[in-house]
Amino acid sequence: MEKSSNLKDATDKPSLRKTERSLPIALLRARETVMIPIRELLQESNISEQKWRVLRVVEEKGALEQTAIAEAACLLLPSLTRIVQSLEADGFLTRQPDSSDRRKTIVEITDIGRDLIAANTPKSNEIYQRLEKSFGKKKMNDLLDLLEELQHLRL
Amino acid sequence: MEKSSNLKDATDKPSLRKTERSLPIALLRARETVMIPIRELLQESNISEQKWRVLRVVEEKGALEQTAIAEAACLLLPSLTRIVQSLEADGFLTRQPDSSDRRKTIVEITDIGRDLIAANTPKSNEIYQRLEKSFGKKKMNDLLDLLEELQHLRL
DNA sequence: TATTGTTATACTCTATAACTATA
DNA sequence: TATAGTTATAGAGTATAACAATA
Repeated sequence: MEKSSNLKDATDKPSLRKTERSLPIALLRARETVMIPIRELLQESNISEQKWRVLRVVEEKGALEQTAIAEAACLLLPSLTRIVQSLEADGFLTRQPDSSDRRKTIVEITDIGRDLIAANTPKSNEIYQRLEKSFGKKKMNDLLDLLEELQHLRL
Repeated sequence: MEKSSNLKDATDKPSLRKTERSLPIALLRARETVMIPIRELLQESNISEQKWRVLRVVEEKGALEQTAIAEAACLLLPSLTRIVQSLEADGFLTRQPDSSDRRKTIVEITDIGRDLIAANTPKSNEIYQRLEKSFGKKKMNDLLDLLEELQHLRL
């Protein structure tokens, strides 16, 4: 018996959306597509996706406490603790206690960290341009606008 | 010294996009936002995100070989092997060798598996409607259209 | 008492390679 | 030789709880 899993069937049971119209699945699949060339790039620098995200967040936002980094990099605090310790050991960033609230650890990027980002920037921009070319500049911007709005929603 | 990390600076070094305009990061953050209520839902059924994706793919596409499931559920084959074995042990799906090519294992959902999906469908649809309401129906559909196209791009 | 971050833990997923069976 | 899937393994992330230091 053929049946569409996207519509109510004869017995009128409600059914789930097709996986292509499931937002979490669509976001994940789209991300997998985009990540393929980026994973190649990061492998050359021998740096994980997570470390790369942390480094970019810290570069972008300047001196930052760890809770804020975890939020921005989509990582849990225990995961972040390990990653930041590893990045500090490699000299990519520094940690120092906040002078006004000594529970906090303030993280900053170092010149070595900035160099790592700079070293990957040309190829990263190349990938971005290739993506813009095959997907379309307008669609790309529309998508980024929608994602930016969605990521700030609090449901 | 203040500087925008999104534009070339005075020394004309090329720089990276802001993380909000990085497609992989924006996709991930948006997904985290959307997953918050869904994680609650899945925890009640005591099923992992990955198992849920596999179950939905198998329900949607019918009898399917594992390589195709891995692709559709964004999982590596070794991860899928374990997940499918676990879902089979719990009675949610069956495995049988393909009669025309016995290297392949064909996976199908069982009634118990369908029941699990059905049990979660009302709350899942509720979450979806809440999301549509706060994000907007048109934006939601535009976003899904863009993601659908992006996930099928081959860079 | 609440918050920030660390440590401990058990579990899961990732990534790769080696292997089996089949084509 | 190539493909489909399994197994093994090391490493990393997830998720939770317990803990220390500070507020």
